[in-house]
Amino acid sequence: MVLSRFISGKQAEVHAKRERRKEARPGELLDAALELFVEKGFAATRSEEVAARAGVSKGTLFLYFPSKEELFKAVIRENISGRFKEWNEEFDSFEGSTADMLRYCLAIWWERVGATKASGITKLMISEAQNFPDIAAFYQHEVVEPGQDLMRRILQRGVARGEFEIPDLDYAIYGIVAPMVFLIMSRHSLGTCVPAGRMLDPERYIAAQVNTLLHGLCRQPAPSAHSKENHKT
Amino acid sequence: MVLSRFISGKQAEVHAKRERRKEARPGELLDAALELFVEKGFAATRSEEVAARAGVSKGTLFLYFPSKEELFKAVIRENISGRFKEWNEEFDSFEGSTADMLRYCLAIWWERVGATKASGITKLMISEAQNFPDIAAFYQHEVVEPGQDLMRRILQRGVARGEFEIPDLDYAIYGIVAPMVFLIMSRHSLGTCVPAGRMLDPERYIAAQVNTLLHGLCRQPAPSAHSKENHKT
Amino acid sequence: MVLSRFISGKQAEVHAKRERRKEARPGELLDAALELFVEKGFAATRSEEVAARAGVSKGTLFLYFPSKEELFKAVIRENISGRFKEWNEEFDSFEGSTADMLRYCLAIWWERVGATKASGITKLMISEAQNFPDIAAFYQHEVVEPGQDLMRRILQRGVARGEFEIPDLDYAIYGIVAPMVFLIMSRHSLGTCVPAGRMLDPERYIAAQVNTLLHGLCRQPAPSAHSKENHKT
Amino acid sequence: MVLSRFISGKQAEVHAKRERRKEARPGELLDAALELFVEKGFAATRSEEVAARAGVSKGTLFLYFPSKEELFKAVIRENISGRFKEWNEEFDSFEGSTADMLRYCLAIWWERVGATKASGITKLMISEAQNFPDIAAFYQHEVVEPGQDLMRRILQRGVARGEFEIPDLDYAIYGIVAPMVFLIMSRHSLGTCVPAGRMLDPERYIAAQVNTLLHGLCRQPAPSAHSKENHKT
DNA sequence: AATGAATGAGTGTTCATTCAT
DNA sequence: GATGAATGAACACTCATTCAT
Repeated sequence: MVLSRFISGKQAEVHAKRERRKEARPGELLDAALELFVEKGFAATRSEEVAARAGVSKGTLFLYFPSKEELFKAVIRENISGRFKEWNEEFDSFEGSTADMLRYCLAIWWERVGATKASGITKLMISEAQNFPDIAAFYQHEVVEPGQDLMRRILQRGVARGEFEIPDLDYAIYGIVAPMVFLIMSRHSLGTCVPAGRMLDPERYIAAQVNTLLHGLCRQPAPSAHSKENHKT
Repeated sequence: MVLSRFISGKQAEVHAKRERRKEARPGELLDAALELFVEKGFAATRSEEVAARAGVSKGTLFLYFPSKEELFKAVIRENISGRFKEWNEEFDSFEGSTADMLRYCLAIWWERVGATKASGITKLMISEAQNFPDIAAFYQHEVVEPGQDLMRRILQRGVARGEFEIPDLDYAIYGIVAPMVFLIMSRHSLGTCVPAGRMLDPERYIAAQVNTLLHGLCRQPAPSAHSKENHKT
Repeated sequence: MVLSRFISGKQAEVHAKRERRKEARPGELLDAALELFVEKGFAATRSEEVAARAGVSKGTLFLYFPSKEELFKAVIRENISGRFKEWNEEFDSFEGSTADMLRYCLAIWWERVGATKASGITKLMISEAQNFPDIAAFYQHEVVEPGQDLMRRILQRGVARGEFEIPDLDYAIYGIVAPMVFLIMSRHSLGTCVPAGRMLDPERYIAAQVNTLLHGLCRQPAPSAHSKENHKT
Repeated sequence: MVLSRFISGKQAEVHAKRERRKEARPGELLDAALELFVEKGFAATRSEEVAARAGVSKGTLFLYFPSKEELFKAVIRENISGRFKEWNEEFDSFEGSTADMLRYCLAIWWERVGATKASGITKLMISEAQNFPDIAAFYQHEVVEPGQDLMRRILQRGVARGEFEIPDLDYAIYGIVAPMVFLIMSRHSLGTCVPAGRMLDPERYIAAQVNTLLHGLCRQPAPSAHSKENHKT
């Protein structure tokens, strides 16, 4: 009895572990695929490599994804989270200056996206958009547009509160987006070829970009006493 | 006599036409390859397609380039012009305000690089850097660093002349570089998937970025009468 | 218990069959390759033919050998058995006359090499030596030299025992080697083009060569009563 | 007048040289082809190499030979001389001992065939017989059979004159043929891979083979006073 | 006649995908 | 469900052959 319980306990445990592995499989494969697609490009990545990195055999990959192309699509879908609703809510409840909000946004973005594997998606989409137009359209709709909308709302808030002065608001948003995209590209591509010491320091990079973004390069006349910015920072 | 001259003239002409074709071939192939590599990626582009777009047969491609990989390298090399010396000279002789200089720089960059086929190189390098590390290092050395050096000199000029105020100069240069890279990426990748009317208008885009770059988003206190910027623009 | 044993027995059997096929593959491919390389030459043999003759698809060939050239090298290596040690031992323990020894040697050479697929290697090496100099050197060292050493030992034994009289021993060995090589060439090459009835009969061929080798063409003076040779044969 | 004669003289001279070259072309091409086919095999030799070694362009080769295969056939045909009639006549008028005749024959063969480019044909035929069966049959008929007939006539002469004693005459001829073929193979193939000092010395090789051929390896009883051989050599 | 640029059928090799185990 | 041996379509690259000059 004790023995049998031990045995069945062991079996159950094994079974459970297997189940866990089984359920984890697709995720592990998607992670492996994301990494490799980002590193080497979709076409240059072999299915077998993906399987190997996920610790399974070639055949198993095709058990979960009917083709390499479907794997690609799944990689994108999996990593395109609809986080924007949540962020929009944070936006609504934010109470500080819009400059602070922008700083906060970028810091959070770095923490939750830029520094994570998810940032690889951006590089992947940029590299493969032309080969997967439907996915690109989906990404455009699900990620790019909501992202830009959020940026626009931030800027509009700044303008509405008299903090910002923006002649061309629709295009000003790229002043925020471009540095983030550039940072990702740097970390996933050319930046990896420079000597380690000269790689971009993300925090410093973001700080510098926010500073330029808010105040510009031009020397500003001596601020009057009630300038909001100077109080806050 | 006349006849013989006519004949040799004709032969020379024909010969010249052939010669011209032969000499033009590599360029035509490089152009075709650049286009296709940018569109579809290196691995996903078939040699035969490159040849077909250049109007020759598969075999002819290999008459001029010993392998697809050498073709890739030649595409990069061909399009990495050492234009920076020339630009540095223009820099030295520029006499206006540094803000104007920046505007001028971006305008001619757009005209000479951004709007041309050469801009595809940037997308190509970003997509393939990991697969061609030696080429990436070369590009880093020949294009990225000189470009960043030029940006740094511009910013330093602005600071030296008391026009700019820049806390972190080394990282501020990305405020100029990132928007340009983003513009290129947009035009060669995801941007091509949005409805035609919503594609970025480059002039407007550059104007907006320069404006943000110079003055920032934050509303500035009423400028005093002798502000340089307002005189010039 | 019985059932489980039956099942595992069946599985083991099936597995074994698969294993056997998998393990047999390289050998089947090497055999097919040897045949075709001998028949048509290395360059003129298509990889797909080799695969087809081994009963597998083109791709499978490359599962076992990374390239056609490696296949060639494997074919040679596989068939260059270090049989010479064994033969040298037989040599040491042989007790009859050296003439008998020579007859015996050629007979078993025919049986174990000449009549088998292994003889194709000689033709192959002769045809391809210049294109695969490293393999040729290996063959020279592993086959040619040991073979010639063995011949030399036989002749030396004959001389030492007063049976043979050989003015130029180093070159006399070719009197044995040349007819064997010729026989192989005949069977693998030109000889296959003559009408079936006129193909060399190997036993008769070997007998005739041994006879000439031992006694020469010239009519010999009536042998004295104690001549060894005449007793034995 | 003088001038014009000079010119036309010069032109004629140039023309003559051209003519000579033009007429020499096919021969130069055949020589180049023979060398390369022998060295590398038919399939592994590129047409362009042949042309290059003959000092002409690729196109010119096809001006003289409609295809690579026809070139091969021409190479063989060109080098299969019907020298056997002439040799048969020498045979009829030879007056010495048959042993001397054999020595003379092999010496002449070495001088006129073995040491010349023509010997490459043998290697070529052995390598390619299976791929060019009609050529092989032709070679068999034009070279192999006449050669063997000549050998047979020599042996028959020896037997008829009471000089030779040959149990199996039809197969005894290979005792002469095989060493010659072996010598050729050695010089064109594996032999080229051994250190220079260990290459076969043809004269010594032939002498050794003839000696074995005539007297065999076995020590012969003391010859009686009237043995022909001992007088002559 | 001679050239050599151009061709495209042919071959070695890869790799996504299948399927028997 | 998992495996990995097997497949064959696809692709890089070669080279005999053509033909405009």
